[in-house]
Amino acid sequence: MTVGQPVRAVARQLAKRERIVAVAMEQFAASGYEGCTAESIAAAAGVSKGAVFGYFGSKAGLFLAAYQQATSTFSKYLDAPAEVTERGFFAVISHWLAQTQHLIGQDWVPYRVTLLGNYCSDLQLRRAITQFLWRDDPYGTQAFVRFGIERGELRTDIDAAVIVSMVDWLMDRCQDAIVTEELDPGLFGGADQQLRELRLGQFVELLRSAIGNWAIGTAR
Amino acid sequence: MTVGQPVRAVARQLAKRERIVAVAMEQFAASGYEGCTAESIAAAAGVSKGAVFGYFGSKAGLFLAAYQQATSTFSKYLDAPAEVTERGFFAVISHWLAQTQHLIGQDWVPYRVTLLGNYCSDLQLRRAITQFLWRDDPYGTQAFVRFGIERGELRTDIDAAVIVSMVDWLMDRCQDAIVTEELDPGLFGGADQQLRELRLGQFVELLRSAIGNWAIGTAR
DNA sequence: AGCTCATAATGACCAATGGTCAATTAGGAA
DNA sequence: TTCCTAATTGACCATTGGTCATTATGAGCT
Repeated sequence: MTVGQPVRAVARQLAKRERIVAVAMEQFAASGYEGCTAESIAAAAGVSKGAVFGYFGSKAGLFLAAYQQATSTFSKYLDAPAEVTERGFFAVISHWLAQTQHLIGQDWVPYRVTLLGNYCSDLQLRRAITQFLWRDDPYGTQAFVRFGIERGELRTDIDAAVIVSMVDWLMDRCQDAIVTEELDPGLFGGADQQLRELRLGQFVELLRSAIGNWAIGTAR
Repeated sequence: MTVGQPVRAVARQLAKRERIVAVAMEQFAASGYEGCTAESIAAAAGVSKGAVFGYFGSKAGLFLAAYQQATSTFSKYLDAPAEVTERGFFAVISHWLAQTQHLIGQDWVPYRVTLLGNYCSDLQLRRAITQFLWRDDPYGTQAFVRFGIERGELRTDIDAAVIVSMVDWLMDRCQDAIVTEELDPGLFGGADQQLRELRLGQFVELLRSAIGNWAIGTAR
């Protein structure tokens, strides 16, 4: 192997691993979990099939790595710009839903991969993904809900855990519906930009009604 | 084949088809979609593998049939007892969530199968399931929401379609969480019956806050 | 440079499984 | 009993996740 600079072998391995993950994200996004093979991913990444299994142990392990990589490209809730966060909890929600719409246009690969992960039926893989989400909290939902509670924007007569789940569930499904209409055909109005924005606004309104602290100016 | 009565061949075929579907539900529920094979289902149903593909075309087709059969064992929202429906929309919601807890103890097979269907990653299959749910509306969600609107229990400042999706999404996820803690570990408190009922009550409360018509005695 | 050797990488091979189809069987009609 | 259509079978095929003996690589040493 010809190396100009004395690059460390470890670094090269890391790079190779990353290349495989990147290719895997592409192919999973394009063809679905069952739709693409370990061999084609290996070939596209310029390595052998054995290497893929050497790095990731199994196809599910490879997908999990791709899923984690995909989530890491998204921001945490509280990474929104300061002028948004200072406007409060629901402003942050609106911000990220709008961002989702924009970012999907730029690169839908990570969205598609997380979508696949959220809807996978392999119980082993499903458990691994759930544990990862619960443990790593890649979107920072728990801190975000604490933020909302501290600002007095969220109700406190309901367990924070339930609110976290509520936010997770609904943001999940809402983003899914934006990403693909296969899951909830027509809800967000397809190509109709007007209707789409109206529905997104209604969604935030629903969420506010559900978990907002009604005593604080969430006029109805 | 020894037949005492002159049973019609068509009836026998129907019975065989049903037997295959029943066995498929069992095995899918027990082992997941990938976890069981067309051949083992055929063997358990006492037919050849060829017959299974003859009847259902593909493994996905077989699963779809099992999924539809599973949904048909559940009641529609408005099939709740009269004394429940007359107490209104949210009483019906509470009723079915409580029922879910009871019914799962009796026979968790159909719950597990619908769970698998709701979380399948095969895009082809996913589309078929979504179309089926949208077209057949096996739980009667659309009629149920109309019912709630007619009774004045639901807000009318938001599109009915959004409310239908909201109910579908949340009931889905809530039932999933009841059926398996793998998906949302601990949310419903595992073995702790107290906590479980508390959380279910909070869930209904959240849903009421979100889509209820606040003008009508949904005290907060 | 050349040698050594631990480690990474390879790809032929295996087993499992979804799907096919020519051959066989079943059973109703005449 | 015979014939014929349609259901049924199971051997067979192609694909693919996964394994592992073999080979290639390159860092360190002389």
